[in-house]
Amino acid sequence: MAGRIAAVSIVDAIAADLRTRIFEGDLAPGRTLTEADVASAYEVARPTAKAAIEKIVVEGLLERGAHKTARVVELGPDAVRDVYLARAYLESEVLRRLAGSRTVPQEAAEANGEIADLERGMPLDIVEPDMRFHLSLIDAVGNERISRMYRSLVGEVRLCMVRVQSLELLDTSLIHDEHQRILEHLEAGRADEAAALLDEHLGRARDRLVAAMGESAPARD
Amino acid sequence: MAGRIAAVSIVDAIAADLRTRIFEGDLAPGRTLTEADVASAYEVARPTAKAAIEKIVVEGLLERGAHKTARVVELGPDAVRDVYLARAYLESEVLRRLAGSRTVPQEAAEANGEIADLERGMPLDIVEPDMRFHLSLIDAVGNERISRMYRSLVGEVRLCMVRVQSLELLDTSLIHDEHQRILEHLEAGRADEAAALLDEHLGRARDRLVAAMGESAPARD
DNA sequence: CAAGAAATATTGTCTAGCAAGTACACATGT
DNA sequence: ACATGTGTACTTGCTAGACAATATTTCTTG
Repeated sequence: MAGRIAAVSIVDAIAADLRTRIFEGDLAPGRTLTEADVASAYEVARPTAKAAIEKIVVEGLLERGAHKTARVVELGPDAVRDVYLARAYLESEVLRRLAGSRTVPQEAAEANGEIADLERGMPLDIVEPDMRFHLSLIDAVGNERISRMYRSLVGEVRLCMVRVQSLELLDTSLIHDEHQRILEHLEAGRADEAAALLDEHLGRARDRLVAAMGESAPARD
Repeated sequence: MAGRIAAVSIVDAIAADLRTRIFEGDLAPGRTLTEADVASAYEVARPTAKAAIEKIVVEGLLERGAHKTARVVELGPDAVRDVYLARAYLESEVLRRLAGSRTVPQEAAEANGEIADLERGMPLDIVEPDMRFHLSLIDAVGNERISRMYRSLVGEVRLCMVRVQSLELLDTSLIHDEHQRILEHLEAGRADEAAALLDEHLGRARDRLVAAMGESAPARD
């Protein structure tokens, strides 16, 4: 396996940790993060902290305007709809293409295997292999630009996944089964069926998440 | 018209100028740009220059590895194919959606009007309105994430457009006509026809550009 | 209580500099 | 002559401290 080791810069390491803390809810939505906070927390100079914050801003997990303090994003129902719709745009086209060449990415199958092995009761553990399943489908097209486009969405996608699982809106086995059926469609070259199943797969997650959010907090942004 | 003026940071201003110079060929593909070069050229501190360079790197117009000097990208035939394919993925889906709601973005029509008004003989003048035509279609969906995905591609798209026009591979009037017919399909709700025409529109540009590149420089990267 | 003014916090940018990594020419040994 | 090491110059990564410009909060005053 290539790329086992990697020398990461301090900025990247801090950005990675901030990302993780946002996903884990350690940094709650709406929480503000000043450059000085980050700098002192990681014991680095302020410009270094600034660079890490700006990286996360580009990913869409933090937001800030000029001269304003960065803030952890709060995804409202409309934002969730946007994220899932954008995913559906790209992923369904990707599936059509993979089905056309009957490509079943090895890594997607492996990731889904890990989902099957999960114990019940730890719903959050599904997020990582679930994300990897979808990412490996995108990357299997072999188009760097398409992968890059999807990467600009991945942060928010993951946030949505975490919320779906935290609220236990979807059963692990259902996710696994649908992934499996998608892979079977790819192998058989059934482009339309694969795309339709993906739409269903994403649509259900979206609808349940939006519904759950609508109850607790009314739509506004 | 909103947003006429904007207070831009020094970093943004430098990034914008670098971008322009890359599009205009003032900074030729393959040319290296050190942080110190940029800093002294614009008379700013090196960290400021660094930030500007990093912005352009994420846009895909410059590339650099850790501890390596930034370099203006050279788009090979494979990269050009990737760019046009990625565009087609997103834009055709967008057109289907706009046709579904019979939406004809005002700004797209205006941009295409400007193309019609162009004199012959200044082929590069078409790039700006052409880009605006396609961008306004994307933005008309009203999905921030989809717009963001497309933005991550825009730099390279523009580079391709500049090359197509520099080599005079496409006639201005043909571009205008096809844009017009796309808008008519949208107005009439003909989703499949709009998407098919777009594929043709992009496919021809891609094929001619790739062919022209294949002659002068053999495909390798 | 509301509006304005001062104080505070935060970001944008700068200067200066050291440490670490890279590249390229040169020298060395076989 | 060729491969391998070595050294030097160049470039980037990061730090420290500082100041100006902009936001935000607090306080004062009508």
